[in-house]
This record gives sequence, C-alpha cells and structure tokens, in this order.
Amino acid sequence: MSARSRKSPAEVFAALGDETRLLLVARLSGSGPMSIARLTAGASVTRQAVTKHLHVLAKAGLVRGMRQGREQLWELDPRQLQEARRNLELISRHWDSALDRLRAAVEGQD
Amino acid sequence: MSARSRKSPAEVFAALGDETRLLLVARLSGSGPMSIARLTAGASVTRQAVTKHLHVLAKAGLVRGMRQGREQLWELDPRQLQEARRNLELISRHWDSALDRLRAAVEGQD
DNA sequence: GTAATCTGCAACCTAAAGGTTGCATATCAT
DNA sequence: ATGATATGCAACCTTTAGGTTGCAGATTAC
Repeated sequence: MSARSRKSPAEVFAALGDETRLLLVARLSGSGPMSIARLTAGASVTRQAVTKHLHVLAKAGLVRGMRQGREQLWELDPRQLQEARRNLELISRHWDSALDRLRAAVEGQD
Repeated sequence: MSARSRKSPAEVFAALGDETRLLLVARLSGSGPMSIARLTAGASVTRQAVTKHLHVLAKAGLVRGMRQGREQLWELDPRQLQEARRNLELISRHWDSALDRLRAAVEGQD
C-alpha cells in the first residue's frame, strides 16, 4: 500500500484537500528534502499531526520519505507527481469540452 | 456561503476527493443539467446521499442547481469551474518547476 | 557516558464525513 | 381529485479525519 501502486484520482484529490497538507506540498516544492522537525516548525500543528499528514500524502503517492541518521527526510515523489499532474490536466481538459458544450448550447438557444 | 465567493484550492480539491462526487462531476460534464433522481439512478447510494454530495460540490463552486417544476436540475458551474481549472494548472506548473529543480539537483550530483 | 534531539508507536478524543430512514411537501399526469 | 414523482428536512448512526499527549527507542553532540 505504499507509493508504488496506481492511485485513484479521488485519493490524490483527497490528499490535496487539506490546507495543512497543501502547505506541506508547497514547502517541499520549494526546497529539497526536509525533516519532520523542520516541517513542523513551519506548521501550526504538532509534529505527530505533521507526520500523519505526510503519511496521507505518501499513500496518495505524492511524497516519499527516507531515513537519514536520526531524522526522516521527506521529498516530493517525481513519478507519482507527474501522474497526478497528468490527471489534473485530463480533468481540466475534460472541463474545457464541457464548457465548450455549454457555450454552444446557450448560443443555440438564441 | 453559496457559489459566488472565492473558494480555496483545498476546498475544491476536497470536493473532488470522493469517488461518488467525482462520478457526479463526470456525468455532469458529459451531458446537460440533470435532476437528482436521474443522477441517483447512476449512483450506488441513496438520493439523499447524492443530494448531500451535490451540495458539497456546490459549496466548492463546482456545480449549481436550479429549480424547474418539481425537479431540481444540477449543472456544472462554468465560472468557478474555470477558476478551479486555472488553480489546477497553477499547481501543476508549480510542480513542473519543482521537478525541474529535482532533476537538476540529481544531475548536479553526478 | 550523558544529555539533547528526532522519531515512532499507541491510546485517546472530538468533530465532521458519509450514509440511511421516515415523513412532509410540492408538482405533474390522468 | 388522486396517485405517482421528485424533493426537502431532520434525526440518527457509524466510521474516519485531524489532532493531542505520553512514553520509549535511536542518534548525535559534548
């Protein structure tokens, strides 16, 4: 149940559907791997909460952790991130056609 | 608290982070406005559950409902959808740079 | 070696999510 | 009018999310 299997879009969306996690992703996007302690420093919740959020993100395949000495470093997972990114674009494009369709329908009514 | 105010990305993601809701959005993307009864026909939960999901989507600004006779028709909300779409693309692009950065870091290490 | 740091594990708590059922109400068809 | 449809509202239930605290185990710094 780790980061390797295919993740459903819903799971990825759900993982991103939380302010704290979105913040973690943003911070990891802007720098290299970071320890839990450091990530906690910038968050408004306890270390345990941060840890849990990281695991949620990991389960969705967005980040991955690795041990280094006494600290656990977390970083974005390029592969799953790419896939998530493509999913977002697929949906986005899907909406495009939906919007086109709507527009056409409205114009047709005139 | 209706569809007019600005929605946080997290809220939109959260709204999309559920299989049933994703399905509803997909169905609405593929056709015109649909009544709750009709939407329920394709779902695996009760009408009430569908109604609740629609309200969650509406609160996130993704869909909107309108009354027509005895039925309530739901459709995608073009405006908020556009905005959501742009948010997705922003994040997606943000990830792109993050991935570039990662790639560069790895190459630099060789 | 000892103290300070960084984490993991587990128990526990509260609020919200997701879902159901029952009943009332409005609208449509005949 | 009457029965069938389509919803809305409200109460209720169970599971999960998000968060906390306390304590034990490693690792690192001195």
